[in-house]
Amino acid sequence: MSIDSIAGPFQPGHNHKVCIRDAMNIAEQLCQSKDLRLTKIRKRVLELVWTGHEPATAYQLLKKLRAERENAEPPTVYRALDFLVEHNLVHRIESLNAFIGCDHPESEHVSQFLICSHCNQVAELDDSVTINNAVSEEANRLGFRVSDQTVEIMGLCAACQ
Amino acid sequence: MSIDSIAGPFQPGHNHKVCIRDAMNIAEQLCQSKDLRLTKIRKRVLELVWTGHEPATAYQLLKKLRAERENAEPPTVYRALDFLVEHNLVHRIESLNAFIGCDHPESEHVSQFLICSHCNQVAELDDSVTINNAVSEEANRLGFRVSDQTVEIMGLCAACQ
DNA sequence: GAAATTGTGTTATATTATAACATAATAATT
DNA sequence: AATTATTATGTTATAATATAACACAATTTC
Ligand SMILES: [Zn+2]
Ligand SMILES: [Zn+2]
Ligand SMILES: [Zn+2]
Ligand SMILES: [Zn+2]
Repeated sequence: MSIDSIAGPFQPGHNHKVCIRDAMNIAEQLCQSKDLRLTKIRKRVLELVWTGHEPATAYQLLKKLRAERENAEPPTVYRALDFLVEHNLVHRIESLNAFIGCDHPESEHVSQFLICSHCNQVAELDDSVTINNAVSEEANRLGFRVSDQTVEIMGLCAACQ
Repeated sequence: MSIDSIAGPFQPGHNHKVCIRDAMNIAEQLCQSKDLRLTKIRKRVLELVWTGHEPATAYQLLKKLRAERENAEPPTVYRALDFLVEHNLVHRIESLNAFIGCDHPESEHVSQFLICSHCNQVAELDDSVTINNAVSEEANRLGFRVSDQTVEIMGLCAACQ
């Protein structure tokens, strides 16, 4: 594994061009294998989301999209995001009303994030079993059946402390 | 402990009048002890939030407030909510853009919720050490310093399964 | 009681998101 | 290949959530 392939914004040696390239390749493969239509708009919105590891709002994406596609309107980007979120290519960050690319959409998982309040970079945890178990344990105590979770941890990344 | 004092919406025997009474008493005491001004508007908004264990949106609260106070406007309710959230009397549920009363504002804590997607009732966990430890563990692995968290678990409560 | 601080009234506007219906593109069926 | 059904996009309008800015009132501090 070369230094270029270290993943995640909080990893030293992180090369973002590799993130983008990998994400787009994975998206293409996933959509092919599941017979999903990664249309031009959807693909472009996914690329725009992957501009960085800072979550992007729908209207930030819309603004960028409009630079290339003058007739883009809110539904254009919201529909693309709906598709991307549905298939785990993108996650919505509830506490920010914003969207972030997922680097492992092919594996079924719940999303959990570390959000740096200084540099605004977001890292997705790898479907932490530790957190999942803790959540299950608490839910079980109350006879609650979990179907989904929002776990968004705010703080400072190592570089920003 | 009488049956009337069993707390939380997912507890059998839950008596909501007791929830409201207790919440308002605790709020009064807390504000007195911390020298905070629980003004008429703030107190009334808190009562409106405590109408039930379903989270209330700002505009739902505004509508109710207007029935009594015809000149209430969005800032009226948002300002009251800002105060209540700042002092933990109310928590914001990010995934719902809505607000819910806290029954233990006097103890410093992070908020964690179980949200029933059928009956819409929300229960706040008691600052689960289990979840907190799991979150800390994951954060530590990446050298991340946690300052706040959003933990919102969606699913079905025991009664709705 | 004057000054400073905090809270509220009021108007306007920013931001986020969806409804509704028309048209276009693609896929499936014949 | 033409027909039909389905899915995606274009377009206009509007709903839902949230804040900015400034005037005025109430309360606290000095
Ligand atoms: Zn990257
Ligand atoms: Zn993911
Ligand atoms: Zn109750
Ligand atoms: Zn609480």
